[in-house]
Amino acid sequence: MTTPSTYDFAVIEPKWQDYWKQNKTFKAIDCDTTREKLYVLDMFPYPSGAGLHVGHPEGYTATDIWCRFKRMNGYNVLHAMGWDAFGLPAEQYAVRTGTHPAVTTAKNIQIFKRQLEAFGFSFDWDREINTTDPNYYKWTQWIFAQLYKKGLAYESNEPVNWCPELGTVLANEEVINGRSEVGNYPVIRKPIRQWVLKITEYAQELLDGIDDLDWPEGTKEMQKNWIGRSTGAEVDFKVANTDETIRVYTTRPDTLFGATYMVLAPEHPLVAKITTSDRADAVQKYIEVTHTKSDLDRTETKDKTGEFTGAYAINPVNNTKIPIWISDYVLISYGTGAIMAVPAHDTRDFEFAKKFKLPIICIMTPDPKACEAAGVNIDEVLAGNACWPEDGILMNSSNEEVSLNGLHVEDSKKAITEWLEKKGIGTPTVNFKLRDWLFSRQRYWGEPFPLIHMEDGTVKLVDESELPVILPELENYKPTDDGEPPLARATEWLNVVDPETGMKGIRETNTMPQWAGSCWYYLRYIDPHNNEKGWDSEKEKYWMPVDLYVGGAEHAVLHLLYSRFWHKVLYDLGYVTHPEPWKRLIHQGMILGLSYKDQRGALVPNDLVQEKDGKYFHKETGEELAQLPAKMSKSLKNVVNPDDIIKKYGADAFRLYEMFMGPLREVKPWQTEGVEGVFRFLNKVWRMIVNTETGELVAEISDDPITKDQERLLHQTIKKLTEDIETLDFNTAISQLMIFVNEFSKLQKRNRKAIETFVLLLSPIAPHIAEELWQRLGNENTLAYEPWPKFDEEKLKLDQVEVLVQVNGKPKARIQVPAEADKDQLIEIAKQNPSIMPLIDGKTIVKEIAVPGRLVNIVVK
RNA sequence: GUCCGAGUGGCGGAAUGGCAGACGCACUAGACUUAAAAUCUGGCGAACAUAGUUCGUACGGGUUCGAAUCCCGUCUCGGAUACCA
Repeated sequence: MTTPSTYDFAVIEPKWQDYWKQNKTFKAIDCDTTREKLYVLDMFPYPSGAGLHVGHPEGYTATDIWCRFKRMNGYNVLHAMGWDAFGLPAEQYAVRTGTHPAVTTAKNIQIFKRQLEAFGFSFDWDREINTTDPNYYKWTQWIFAQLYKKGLAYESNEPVNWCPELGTVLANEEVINGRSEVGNYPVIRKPIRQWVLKITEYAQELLDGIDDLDWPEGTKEMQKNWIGRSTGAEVDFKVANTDETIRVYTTRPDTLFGATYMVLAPEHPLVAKITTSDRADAVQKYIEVTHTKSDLDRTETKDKTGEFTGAYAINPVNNTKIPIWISDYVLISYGTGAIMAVPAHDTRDFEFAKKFKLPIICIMTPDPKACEAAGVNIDEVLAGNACWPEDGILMNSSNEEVSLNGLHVEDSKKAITEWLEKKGIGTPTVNFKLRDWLFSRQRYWGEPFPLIHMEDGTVKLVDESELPVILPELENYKPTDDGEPPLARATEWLNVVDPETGMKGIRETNTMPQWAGSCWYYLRYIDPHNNEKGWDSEKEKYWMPVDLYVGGAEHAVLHLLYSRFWHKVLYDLGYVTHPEPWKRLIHQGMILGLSYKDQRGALVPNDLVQEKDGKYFHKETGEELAQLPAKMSKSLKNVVNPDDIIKKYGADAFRLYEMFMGPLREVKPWQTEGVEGVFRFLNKVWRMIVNTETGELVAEISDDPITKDQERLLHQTIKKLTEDIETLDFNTAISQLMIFVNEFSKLQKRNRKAIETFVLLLSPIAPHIAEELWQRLGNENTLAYEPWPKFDEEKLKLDQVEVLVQVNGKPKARIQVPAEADKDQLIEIAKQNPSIMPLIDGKTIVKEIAVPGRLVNIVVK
């Protein structure tokens, strides 16, 4: 191999990637008790055919820098990569072309791996995992078996979006206005047998666990809202002239006296029973219309619809007869599927009552101030012409046994709930928005369930010794004509005979959703080649929990919640030692592309834009366009391919740029010119150390002692890098490296020790160039485990510091003072300053403020 | 609609109660060069009466000696969510 004299990343980068691979430099050592462990996790990618985009390496670079930094600080770091490789695109490709999804997947993984390796990430590649590998999904099936045995999996007929023309089930986002997005065919709601996981059984635990997590507050809030715990009461209402009782759920039992009607979900089981004959036709028609709508349609149209059933309920607090309606704004899946409507104090009920001219009775005097702040007229509320859903003082709310009058909402809730309980017609109740998890898909490319439907109607779990249940080969990946999943075509695989009893059975033909494999992958990295267990418990104890998890905010709820659920189950079963899998979580911000819009605000694809004198014009219409950041997309032609950038500037420049462009957590627009800037910086670093004519070290490298100013800059740089890398503030860390290079490049004598220290500081961020320079500086081993430089506070101190002097808050002078000068001394020096004296002379000094090392402010009158 | 986040030069951003604009990009002047590139040095928020002064961190108010930063209200953009009684 030639040793280049100029900064030739195309030679240097493969050289060191090869070195790390050959020497297994980044091998994580299991159960090494001599060092502190650190488990750093990235969200593993779905290996799509499009290859890596610039968003992937953002989070991966951040964790890589952190890992390299922590290794130099003595940690035993576990950092690995794998493939979340089950999923729809490979299957759809298979349906179109007949190519087996495993073939497509293997090809895509190869591309992804080559791309990731080109970044020089310090993964322990010996721990690579793949969710579609039978040795991996064996344990996904095993975990399902544990859930099943614990009674957390059940079969249910769940309504799904069924498209008869396409013969398939569609996801909610694939259905638009009741028709399929592809082909515009009608879609109906059809109950299909599904496997469902009882995540609701863990709702409270999942909620309780959130508070102690070091996660972004917004994400924690989103999980809390998703779980959606509410407290209230269930109340029984008798149906007039029948023996039927309808139970409603309300969070506002205090408003019982204001209930003027009742609403049932159209699917409520009592609807048919209580509907009067004269209303039957209308009610039946309404139910049919509701059924053709998807959940999305039902919630999108805010305009309230409904029908009167003809029946009446008796309000138990005052024996008033109130009409019973049905409407799709009441959901069968939440609470009891029935509500009492209090239009005066609930906005949805108010809208409904207005539309159908139902009575509105105000039973609460709002706080006038709160009312005004909300822009609501208090008299309108009292007259029943406006809705007030907030706090207030109750009125018109009493019967012979209980009175809420004069009480606030909270106290009223307590009082009325106690009364309801005593009468045996109500109970305090907790409800969750969280629904059980629909866990099966009618697809081919997913984990088969380890389940057999036996002849006698029972379901048998496949014995652990027979796992994995391997996905069978198929010719045709489409669902069958009668709507069975593709696996129903695998006739040989399908039929089994129980070896013990001789009973026949049919395997489950649904497969697991893509979430399954990603629910526990962080446990497999710990022990990826174990054939006896999913993971060894000693290793689990050593490595878990994950210390830092970095990934996109789009997974804030689903993946992160599902995975926490599985982990809690495994914890309860004693397979893991911590109740939560990830201690600290960070979301990297999205990287946007540059795009252009015309005067009407329509986006114009980048290939139709031309630049002229710093302005942008439409190639065809000539209209001037405005530049703006927009999501990268094929249609806008603004996708940046990392391969192109690495080819032109190298991986170190790419890494440096993505970390320098702004704070990790923020959304940032990609600007290729910015890469040029950091590339220039790397060249400058190279020239600071290597003579580009000879390839030898530059003559300026010196063993002479360092000056005090240089030493201060060095220690400032160590301090800044140490602190900023710890907190993942890479953009400011890099700017400090630039300041160092700008100064040291000017020096005729560049102290060898200082230069070596700089190379170590640069190494986590730009590891290839750093290794190369480290070697050229005469070191034999990789710098990956060199001790991280330490800074000395004493060496950061200045003898003299500049302090700003303000008069009445306006900057007036800058003075040099001894660094240790205290407040009184500062004020004294400031007052004697020639440009300050005339400003305060003859005036009354009202106040004197001094902040040592920063400023003095003299307030005069 | 609700919840969360963000608004600072031509651009990415820095400063989270103490000199607004570090560092970088773009632009610009100069040096080197036959020339260009690269490199080096300088300039680069706005206005004006230009060795200076005033204004300036989305907008309006407030707290403070002092606010980009804290508080109240408004607007705009981005993300999430969707009638959960």
